[in-house]
Amino acid sequence: VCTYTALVYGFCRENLWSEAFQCLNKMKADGCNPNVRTYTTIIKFLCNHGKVDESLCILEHMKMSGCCPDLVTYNIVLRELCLQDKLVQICELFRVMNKEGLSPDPYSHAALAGGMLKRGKAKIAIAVLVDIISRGCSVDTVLYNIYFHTLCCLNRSREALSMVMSMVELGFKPTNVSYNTILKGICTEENIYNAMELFGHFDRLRDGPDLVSFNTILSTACKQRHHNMICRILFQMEYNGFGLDVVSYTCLVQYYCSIGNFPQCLKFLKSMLSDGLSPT
RNA sequence: GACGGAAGUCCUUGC
Repeated sequence: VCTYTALVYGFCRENLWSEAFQCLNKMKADGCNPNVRTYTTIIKFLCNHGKVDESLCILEHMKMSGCCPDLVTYNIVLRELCLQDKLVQICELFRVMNKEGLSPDPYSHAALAGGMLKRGKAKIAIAVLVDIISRGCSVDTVLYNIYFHTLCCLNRSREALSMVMSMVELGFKPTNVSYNTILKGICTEENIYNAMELFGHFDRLRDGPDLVSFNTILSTACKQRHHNMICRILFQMEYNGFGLDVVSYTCLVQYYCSIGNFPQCLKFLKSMLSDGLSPT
């Protein structure tokens, strides 16, 4: 079963749908019944391509075959439904989950709040998150990160920052994502200088900034055309042993192009290619 | 039967 599932995964990854389904049928013919993970693999790829109706069909199909979806399966479908803002089907899914004795976990709640956030419904997202937390549901780091992100979207980055700080005192372990989220918030809501100051504290806060942290301030510096700042950041990156990636190069190329410095623009394009990176 | 393992789920940066 593991082998077949891996095969199904491979077909899905290469967008070879018919092969994936053939594989599914072949398994059954071989007397090797697909299990939850096999079905979930297919459902996930369907969802990732926005084919949520098809994934609901598979969901029905697996139930008919006597294979019960678990929380992981439902969370994947839920996530896509939330991204597409299909309210009626979201409610229906929660109802079914409840009926089958599955209670939402932090992944489910992350799907819900994260989906709304991506749809630009930060106000609703924050209300949902506050409700989840106040109901005493378990909240993991990712869900907190979504909470911080939501606060930042509502121009409440400082609040998010002080919240992280006080939570650290209580033993909460933030991740790079937590800090990078707030760093981005400070960049857009305040200014690059305040962001740089926060950035400077990163070293002591945890293992130090990562490439995303650097890209966050680099993109801000580029957008605001702070030439000195860009140089400082590039120097810092080199000093800390971070190579530029596609995101960094894109920022720089756009910047130099926008100020009409085409030689620099070309220089970065060339070094990007020589780094083995291709423009997306 | 218990525990563990596994092929499936989340969040941040450019366009």
